[in-house]
This record gives sequence, C-alpha cells and structure tokens, in this order.
Amino acid sequence: MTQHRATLTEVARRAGVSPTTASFVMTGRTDMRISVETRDRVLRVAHELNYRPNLMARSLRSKVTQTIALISDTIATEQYAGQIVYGSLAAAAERRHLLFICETEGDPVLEERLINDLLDRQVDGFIYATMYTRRARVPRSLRGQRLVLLNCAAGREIPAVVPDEVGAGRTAAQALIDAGHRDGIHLVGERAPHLIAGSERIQGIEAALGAAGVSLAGSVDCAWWPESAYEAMAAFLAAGHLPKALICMNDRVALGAYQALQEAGLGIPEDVSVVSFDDSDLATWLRPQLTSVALPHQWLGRRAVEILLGEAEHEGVERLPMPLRHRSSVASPRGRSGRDG
Amino acid sequence: MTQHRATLTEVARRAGVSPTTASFVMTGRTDMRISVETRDRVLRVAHELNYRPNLMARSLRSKVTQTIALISDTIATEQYAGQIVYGSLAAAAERRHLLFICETEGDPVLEERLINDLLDRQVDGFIYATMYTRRARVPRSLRGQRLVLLNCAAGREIPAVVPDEVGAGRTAAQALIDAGHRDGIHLVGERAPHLIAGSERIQGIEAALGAAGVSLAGSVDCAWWPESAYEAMAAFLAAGHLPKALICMNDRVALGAYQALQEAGLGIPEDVSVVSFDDSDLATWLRPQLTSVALPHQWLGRRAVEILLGEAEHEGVERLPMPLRHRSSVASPRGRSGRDG
DNA sequence: GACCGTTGCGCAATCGTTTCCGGTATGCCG
DNA sequence: CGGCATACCGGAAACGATTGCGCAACGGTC
Repeated sequence: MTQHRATLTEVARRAGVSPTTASFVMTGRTDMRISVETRDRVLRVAHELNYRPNLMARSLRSKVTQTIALISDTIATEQYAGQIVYGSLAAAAERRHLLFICETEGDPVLEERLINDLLDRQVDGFIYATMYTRRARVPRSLRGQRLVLLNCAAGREIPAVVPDEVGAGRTAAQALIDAGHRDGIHLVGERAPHLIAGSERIQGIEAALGAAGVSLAGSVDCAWWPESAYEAMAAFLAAGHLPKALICMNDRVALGAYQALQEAGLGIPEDVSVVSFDDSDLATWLRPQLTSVALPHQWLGRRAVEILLGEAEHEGVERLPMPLRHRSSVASPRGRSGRDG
Repeated sequence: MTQHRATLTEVARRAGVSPTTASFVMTGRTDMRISVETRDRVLRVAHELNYRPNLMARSLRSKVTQTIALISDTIATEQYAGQIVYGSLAAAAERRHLLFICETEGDPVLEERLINDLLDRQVDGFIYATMYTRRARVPRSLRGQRLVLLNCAAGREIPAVVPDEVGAGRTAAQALIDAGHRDGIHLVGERAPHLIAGSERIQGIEAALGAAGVSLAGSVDCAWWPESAYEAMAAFLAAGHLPKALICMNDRVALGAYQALQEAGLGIPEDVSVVSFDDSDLATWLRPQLTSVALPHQWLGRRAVEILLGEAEHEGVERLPMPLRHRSSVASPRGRSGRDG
C-alpha cells in the first residue's frame, strides 16, 4: 500500500557515512564540520532515495513537534470561525507548523478528553478560542502549557487576543457623527450583560457620542437575529417612532432592520442611515450595501499563532482594531446628499 | 514550564514490574496473562503518577498515529466549509482520531509542501476536499496513501463522497410541481459548464419537470451572487416578464431575486414561488423564509471519515442525498392558498 | 620528533513505547 | 520423581531520529 520510505540510516549507509553525519547534513547544522564532498554526497543520496525525515522519531528525541492545537467551543458551527481558522492555518503554515483543530461543543468532559489527546501527541502549544468574547476559565489540563487565548481573556498572566470592541463602538458612532447625525440615533439589539461584545460596543458608542455632545435617542430591544430584529423594528416603527439612524449590534440584526424599514417604505440611507458590526458576507449582499465595523477574525487567528510561537511580545490582552467598512447605508441626516451619493 | 510527565518505564518501576507488563496492562491487551493483583497495582501507580502515554513514541513503534489530514483548496474561506470541518471533526473525535486541517489555496506548490509535511508526521490517511464539486486530479504525493475524496471525484478506484446534485434538482422541481406549478417556471443563475453542481441540478430539474410533462418557461442568466442576480432579475422584470416560480441556483442568488421581486412589488409566494439550493443560514433569515434543497455538508465530512477509517464500504463515488427544507417561499400558483399559509 | 590546533567524522546513548522471544515457578499426573 | 501444562512475567531489540563526546589524521611550529 504505502511504499517504503527511506530512513536516515539508509541514506547514511548508502552515502558511506554515519547516521550522525547524515543527520547533521540533513538538518543543515554547522556545529560539526563536514566537508563539502561529504555533504553533497549525502544530499545526493537523500535525493535519490527520496528521503524524508520521520518527524515522529525526530520529535520523540527533540521534544518539539512543530504542531499546535486550535481548540474552540464552536469553531465550525459559527460562520465566522472559518476566518479565524484560516488566519491561524496560514500563519502556522508560514512557520512550518501544522494545526490540529478541535471543537469541544462547550462540553467540559469532551474538552478535557480532547486536551489530553492533544497533550499525548505532544503539541507544542494551544490556542484556546471562544466564539463569543467572554471571560474564560482556562481548563486545568492547560495549566503550564504554552497557551494563547483567542476572543476571550482570563487575567493578565495568560496572553490573549481579542477584538477592540470599545474602539469599534466609537468607530460606528463616529461614522454617523461624521455624516452629520446629531439626533434620532437608535441602538438596535439587546444589551445583555453576558454579551461582552455588546456592552463594550455600547460603551464605545456612548463615549463617541458623548464627545460630540450627542446622546442616543433610544433603543430597540431584540435578540441578535434577523427575525427578532425585524419584529422589534416593525413594532417600533408601527408605534410611530421615526429614527434617523440605526446602530445595529451586528449584521444579522441589520438585515432584520432593513426588512422592517423597507416594508415601512423607509429608504436607506435617505430616510434612515444604518451602521452595523461584524462585516460579514451579508454586509455586501444587502441593498444598499451595509456600512459595518469589521471583526478582524483572520487577524485574530494570525496574531494568536504569532504570539504562541513567541514571535510577538505578549502584553497581557492584545486588542486588535476593528476597521470600518464604509458602504452605502450611511448618508447625512436629511436629503440624499450622503457621501456615497 | 511544562511539568514532568511520568513515563511507562517509571510506572513499571514503581509498580515493580517490567515495562512489558506495564505496557500490556495499560493497553489492555490480553494475549499475555497478567494476574489481577499485578494489573491493579500497575493501574493504581499509573493513576497516582497521572500517567499518560506518549503517542509519538507509540506511533514510532506501531506505525499508527490516530491522526488524519483534511486538506482542501479553500476550507475556511468558503462559508460552508465550516460544516464539512465540523462533520469530519466530530466523526474523527468519536473514533479517537485527531484532525490536521490544511488549506492549499489552490496553489499546487503549497499543496505539495503541505502533503509532505503531513506525510512526515505519519498521518494515517487523507481527506482531499474541494469547495466546488468538480473532477479533481489527485496530487502525485497522495498516490498510494489512504485517501477519500470529498466534493470531487477522480475515477472509480478512489473512494469519493459528493452531494447528489441531480437528485437535488429533481427535488427542487418536484417541490414546485407538488405545489401545483405547471408553467412560468424560470431558472435563475448561469449554467456554466465548469459548475458541475449547476449542470447536474439542471439535469435533475429537467428530468423532474419532464416527467410531469412540464417544461421550463425560461431562464435568467446571472452569476451565482446576490448583486448579479438582483440586476439580472430586475432587468428581466423590467422587460415585462412575469414569472410564476423561480428555481434559484443557490441561496445567494435567491437573495438577489428576492430583492428584485420585492422592489417590483411582487409578493413571495403569492405572486412568485421561489425554491433554491444550499440551505445556508440565509435561507432562514429571508422574509419569507426560503425553501431550499440542503447541501449535506456535515454529512459529507462524517461520511468521508467513516470511509477513510474503513468503517463503511467504499463503492466508488458515494452520492449523499440533498434533503428539501420546506419553508414559506413556495405556494400554489395563483391565489394565496399555499400550503404554508 | 614532540606538541598542538584544526578538520572531519563516528560510537553509542537516548527519547518512550511496543513486541518478539523467551523464561521461571507451580501444580498435577502418572 | 520425571515430565508437562498452565500461569505469569521479563530481557532486550526494535522504531527513526538527535546529540554528547571523543578520536584519528594532518599540517605546522619549535
């Protein structure tokens, strides 16, 4: 089935040298002097035999596997996770590391089992990711391991990478302020205390508005899903409210808001401006395209790998900026003279 | 940093037995007789020392790593990929295997490098996945390896798992027929030959329609994206066409169609019924919720793992059914007496 | 010719398991 | 008391690399 792989010992024998020499040649180490002829001979034989090192054997000795684990509660289930995975994958591949991906489904027992399985395979380090930003309790079995938290935090001593949600809130609010909005600004989406992203975004929003001498006109309470947002928004409009600008807690909420606004005959952005968070695919699919503050998922992944592999200084919790993706859903308050025409 | 892990030899010494005995006890092998007392003693010591086997050492000897590789062109970039990953992950975890995930980005050089890296780590097998169903050329370096193709095929001798797109086409068409549609049925989305999913879906659609003595009233040509679909559909309506039912090539196309229909004042499903393919998140977010034929992504992943680990018979190319998710976007042709109210 | 630095390389142990061979008691039978 | 199962276990060689030493040969110096 699987054809024979030449071993280092075979290469050494065929080249007429010791395994030691062959090893030094193959790994390119220079702390043992090897003549050019010998070196070339070994390399030639290795190439002829199509030699590839057995990394398990190497790792057994050297204690380094060039392997890292990305373990998450719901890595694949959540739609954005792909970008995190991709960022980590790419960063790992660039550094010649391979990634084990695991999903605990939030089950502590499964989590424990997976961590042990990973440990048994001698992974060099862990990225522990959660889908929603929150405080995390680091599993006991991860104590003492090389570890970076992603999207969650657990004190200063463990490096963590999270999105700068407060900054995002400021950015979103500022986008409206810059467009000339001063009143009629409403928040859409519930402010539940367990949604850290939410509280922080709101904190940033209020800071930016406050700095401009503006305050929120009100808020529409709904779950962070299209249907809930649609219903709440429809009821809000039916009650006679007429918002001039909406800050939606995420793109899915924005979708629901769009549906209600359009059904009520309100134009975006002529009558109502909309900004949102996440910058998912949805943002470009809506009509008009949605201005959204992007979650830097790919960067979170990359950054976590960089820190894990010790290339970046770890400064406790690192907050990655959430950039504004400016599109067509924001215009100046009255009239159609918005910056996007 | 990382605390000491007890080795099997240590356990053996502390239990007063040979490593051989300890090994047999720990792996639960019965082909060497071991007294109950000895067994218990070893187990107790192992537990006290918190012993965990070093799988690298084990694998070095036994040639089995309990590790498989999922290698894909664009695993994370594409939004559905998450479900494939999740399915494989779960299936692998259930069988005590760990998954290496890799993304080649369609680059043959990177692909070659990644496969070699995986081979060097002695993975037990490969799942080679592509995001869009197509013929695949299997990389040379994968020849002779345990391998299952996912979403692509390359001849009878290599097991493959793909969605049953022809069946999906039949299902979609049948949904309209069952609702009473006989004419005014239009296709939305380009029929490009490289989109195997497309050709096969159309094949199924025409088969089902033909069997019912019905034929397509026409088609709207557009790329498989919301914006393109919106524009094409808007133009189509502007030209005076009035479709009674739409079969959209995927949910994103359906989104574009929804936008155009709603802008034209046409009601879904009162005036126009819509069915689609993929059953992405979008389908439940739209108003009305979209009837869609689901891509069984999670099952593709699971199935590939099962076949790879030899639990399922490999019968060449296995086509997984694409089930209909019936929602509110389909009703009987005229009047609002659709089955979903 | 003794000494020494440099150059070039090999021996053998090691990593933590598994596994191929045995081996030693003990009891029982005849 | 010899022989033979049976029950229980251990020695040591793998697996395929890395690595701590040590060592031979050569050339030059005094």
